[in-house]
Amino acid sequence: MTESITAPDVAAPSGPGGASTALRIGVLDRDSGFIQVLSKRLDRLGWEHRVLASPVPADTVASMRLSALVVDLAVLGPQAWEWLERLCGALPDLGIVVCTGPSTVAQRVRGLRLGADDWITKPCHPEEVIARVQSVVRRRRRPSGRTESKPLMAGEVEILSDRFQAFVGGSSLDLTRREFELIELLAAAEGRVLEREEIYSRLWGYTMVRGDRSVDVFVRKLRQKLEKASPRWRYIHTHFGIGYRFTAQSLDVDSVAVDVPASLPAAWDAGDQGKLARTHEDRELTADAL
Amino acid sequence: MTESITAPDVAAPSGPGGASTALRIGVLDRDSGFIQVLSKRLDRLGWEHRVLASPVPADTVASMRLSALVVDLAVLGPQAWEWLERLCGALPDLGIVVCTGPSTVAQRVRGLRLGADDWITKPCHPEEVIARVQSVVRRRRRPSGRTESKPLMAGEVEILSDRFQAFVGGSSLDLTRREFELIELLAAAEGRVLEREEIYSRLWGYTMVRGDRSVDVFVRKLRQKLEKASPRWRYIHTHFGIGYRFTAQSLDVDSVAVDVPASLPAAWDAGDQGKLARTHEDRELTADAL
DNA sequence: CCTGCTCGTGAACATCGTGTGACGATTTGC
DNA sequence: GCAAATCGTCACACGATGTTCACGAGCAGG
Repeated sequence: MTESITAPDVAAPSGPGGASTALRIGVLDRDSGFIQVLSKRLDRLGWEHRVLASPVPADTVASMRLSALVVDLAVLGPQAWEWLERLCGALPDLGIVVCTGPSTVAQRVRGLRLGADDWITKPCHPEEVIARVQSVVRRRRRPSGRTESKPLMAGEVEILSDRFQAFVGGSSLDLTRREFELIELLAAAEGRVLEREEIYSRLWGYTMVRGDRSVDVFVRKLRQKLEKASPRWRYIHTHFGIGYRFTAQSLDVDSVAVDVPASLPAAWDAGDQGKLARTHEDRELTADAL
Repeated sequence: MTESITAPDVAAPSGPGGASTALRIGVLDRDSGFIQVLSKRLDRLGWEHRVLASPVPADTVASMRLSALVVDLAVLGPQAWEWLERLCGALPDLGIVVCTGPSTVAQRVRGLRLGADDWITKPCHPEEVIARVQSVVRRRRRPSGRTESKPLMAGEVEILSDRFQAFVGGSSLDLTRREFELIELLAAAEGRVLEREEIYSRLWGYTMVRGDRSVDVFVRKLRQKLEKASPRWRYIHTHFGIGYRFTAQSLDVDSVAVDVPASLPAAWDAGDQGKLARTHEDRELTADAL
């Protein structure tokens, strides 16, 4: 089983806009030409993808967390149908696109009945493969059921995208829509500094005109509510001339900052906000944090 | 446009249960041979179907409550793309299978990108058409396939899907169809906030046009009936600028809230609201609905 | 210490979203 | 075909929300 990972970590923030087009695709095939061309297209799109050269158990496929799998039945040999059926049964949420050589109507019907979502006949244009994969995935993601609820945590604050709310000690901060979008955006950045322009364009959808203070105003509102609910912590840090950064920081002298991304020196968050000694040092750090 | 009705309204699009293999299919085509053969197959399967000979507006298609539509783009003439795009936009839940004559890769890609779920090239075998329609519809269906007959409970309310009714203390709330679908949808979300757009698209089947107040109106009707039957509880909470959330919340100060997701401390729904002495009593509702 | 900028803050203002009742259209039941 | 129920739309009222403004404090760079 060959494996090649191609993952730009595009960090499609599940933020306000939400629907990212970033997908993770598996390709089970041995046709090197096809694989190469397709991979190139996938790369260009920024989709993560993995190439497999031999059938793998459903468990393994499951562990890859794919959105869809493109498979050439020829690779599977005589057990192709059985394998397909088992896979479709085990992973009903996985999009399966069969892309294989010439076939009869009966074969195609059988494949589709067993659970395949589409069937493309080689030779085919990679663009069509992509379009069909997109179509399959588009149809797949409907379940309001699982709006992947992964609560975001920072200090005492818990952000539940589910509920469009942030909580401290179990009580809601009672954020408005924009306030929530802002805190979600900031928190998802995990300690990185976000420039005003970026925040604005992500929240409002268009570019900020110079002199617009909307971001600042919402930061203030957020800070107010955060401070009222969680007085011993500071969350939103200003980077002069640049933007804002979200990091939970305890104000208790003896405690240590939390939620500091591993890639950053701990001192960074700990030192900082004395706010008096915040001249150059902060500036530098900010700069290379970007 | 021809119309042939075959059965009463089965399977509400949103109806959780009811997913049998009985489908309702539309065929938009003029190729009499193709239509005849396909119809025969559909009849044999016991699928309802309607044949259209000319493009119809999205509203009309919506009113047919189809599961999927098989369409020959040739019938649509030069406005095919535009029509397709509009239809896919308006009816995201409708499966759309293009079945048309020879085409270029670019055309197929375009059609799929615009929202078509599959693309079959004529001439083709009717069995393959059927299989692909099935595949499309299968995807559309609720994945976790919550098999019914599990009464939903919240506060004093009990929702019985198989009876299409909600009960409080043994007596029915006497909900209309839409009212029931709404309370069922909200309750099934288990405390998550549902946006208006989503509610609308799940209940009505097509995308909400801006300014439509239907959801609000039905929420009000539901609230009225709920309040009359269960005055000491509040169920539907408004999220300003977002949508609604269903959580049973007791208005008795001393009692404890129920239906609070395990991840949250019980304090949340119980306590909360005292704190910020809000001006109006019922303002509190909207706001703290959080 | 002075100058030009950026940012925090509070308030005024404009806009948008929602609750509500009523009305006509449509469907359902008899 | 008639009556009742149900559904979708509308207009109005009112408060929540978003935006803008003005002023003062904080920061950077001489």
